[in-house]
Amino acid sequence: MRYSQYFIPTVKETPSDAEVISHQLMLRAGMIRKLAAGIYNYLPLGLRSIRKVEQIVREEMNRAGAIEILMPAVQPSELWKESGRWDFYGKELLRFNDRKDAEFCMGPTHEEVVTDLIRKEVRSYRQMPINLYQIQGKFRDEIRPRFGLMRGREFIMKDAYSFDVDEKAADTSYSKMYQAYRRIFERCGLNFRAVEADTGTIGGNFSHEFMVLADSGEDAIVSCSACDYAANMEKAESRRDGVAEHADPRPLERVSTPGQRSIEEVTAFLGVNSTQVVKTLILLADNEPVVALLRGDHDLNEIKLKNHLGCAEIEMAGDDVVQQVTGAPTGFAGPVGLAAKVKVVADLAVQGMHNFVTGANAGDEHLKNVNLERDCTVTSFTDIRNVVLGDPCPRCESGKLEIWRGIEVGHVFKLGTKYSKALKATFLDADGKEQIIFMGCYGIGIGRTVAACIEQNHDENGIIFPLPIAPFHCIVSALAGKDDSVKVASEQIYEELQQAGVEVLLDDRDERPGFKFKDADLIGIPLRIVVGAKSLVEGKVELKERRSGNVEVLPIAEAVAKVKAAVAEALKA
RNA sequence: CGGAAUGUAGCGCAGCCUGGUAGCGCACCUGCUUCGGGAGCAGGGGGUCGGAGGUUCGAAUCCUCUCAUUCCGACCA
Repeated sequence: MRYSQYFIPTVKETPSDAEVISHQLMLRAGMIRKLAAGIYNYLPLGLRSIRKVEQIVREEMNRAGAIEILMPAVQPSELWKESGRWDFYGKELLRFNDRKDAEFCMGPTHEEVVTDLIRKEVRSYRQMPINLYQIQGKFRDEIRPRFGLMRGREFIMKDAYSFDVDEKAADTSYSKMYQAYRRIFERCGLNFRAVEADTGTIGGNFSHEFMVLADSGEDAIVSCSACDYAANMEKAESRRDGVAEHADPRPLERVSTPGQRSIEEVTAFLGVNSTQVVKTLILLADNEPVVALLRGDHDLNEIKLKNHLGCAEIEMAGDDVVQQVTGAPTGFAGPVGLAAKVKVVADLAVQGMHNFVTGANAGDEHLKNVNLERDCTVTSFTDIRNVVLGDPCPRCESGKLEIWRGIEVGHVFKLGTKYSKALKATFLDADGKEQIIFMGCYGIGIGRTVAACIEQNHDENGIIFPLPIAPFHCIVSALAGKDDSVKVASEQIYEELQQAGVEVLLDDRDERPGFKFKDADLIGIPLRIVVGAKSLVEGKVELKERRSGNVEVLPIAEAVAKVKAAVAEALKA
């Protein structure tokens, strides 16, 4: 491709509304342009990278036995009503009516459509296992789109759906996808972790998220320093420390703590450590008040509490409910002598505590030397906190938990029979008995993968694409010269590389050298050949590697050979 | 949806407080010079100041409404 004939609108200045580096660089490099909130045009360079990721995904999905199809973006409401999600999905589902006033939505995901397809076509156990996938634009009317392609409303996604005769077979399908995903992200050159994830409203027993490690990531993930345990924050557990040491309960003491509400204020005021305080949170679980007890330095994990209580919604209670439950203003709640009869769920870390501090359920007062078994009633002890840095690993003896930020680029999920049951997708087994199909679903955010890659691969000059997903493998920067020699040589190099299957961008623009170098760095092409008048006199050109910055001045043939070899090496899958 | 902010040339911004009919940098066009890390000089084109209404002799500027965008928060197969 000739730069002068192409469309790469780079910009020098950083757009003011781009927060994260990948968004800034994708705009500056002319890969994307915003059309509306969370909706983007993909320009040639951006599209090329996206296509590269798509191709890797295709190859690995096919290798794993999945079959590509394409489903419509527009879906009728009937299917969603049948699965129960028409009412459940909320505002994120973009709905509209056609001219006959029939209800439709833009598909945010395709469980309904694919299950409908399968239930109409699959009758026998002999037709399974089958795994169908597509790469397609999706629409979710996100409350707050941000970070460019990282969290858009319209986005490109690979979604796959597996159909199996029973749970065991479904586990096999799941594991194939898990392995395929590992290969995909490895081939994309990403530093990632596969982490155990909460299964959410779907249920089922396991789920993994594929997280690209990046400080700007929206999710917290946890991994063990010693073994391969990794989970997202919602799911991560810590090994329970040995049963707490015995301590003699001291007499309960009421102290005045005027205006001291937060853990920081109380610990500072009373001169105690936050590990000696029990935090008492009042929540509404499906509008039913619940009390949660946590050690002062721990944070509540709402997902865990939600799963423990088996409720659909959980939220922090307002001041009026707190007053009602504790008989005191917010900031002085405690488990001793609650005004209302409510469930009290205590975190496991609280179980071993003695002589701790809590609110006194009275304004401006706290209690010292509280002991659970003596002073209050706890409904249940369970893990309801977020793990913290350095917690012991739940899977191995010596490991400590580490915490990272990550960007979720893929998710593999066991669906079980949720959709097949709702949509009556059944088959006849070998005994002629009707059975419900077991499903799995597997997503990859294509655009997000490109964005995540840029988060992980850039420097102050711009993007540094890993070669497998770079829009071009090599850029040939032809610097203007007195005669045609530079032009002739660069054309020759361009032709030779192209014939060898190398994707080359020939910068034949009438621009100054510095300008071309800046653009080349910004758009992140991994290899660059500079053809300049000076070294060309000796028949030499300059080969520069974007990532390392290493420069070699070589005879033309040698430079071309090196580029071919480097590309072949990098694409070896 | 709650809180906050911003909308002025393609992009980044100033002007608004204290009303008098719009400016800077980059980009763009022309010419000359320059040519290995986003060139210099000279000349030039481009804006119903997000939209609607109001106050006023007069509104980018003050008031009201509205739309859009962004940030913080809650949501998320």
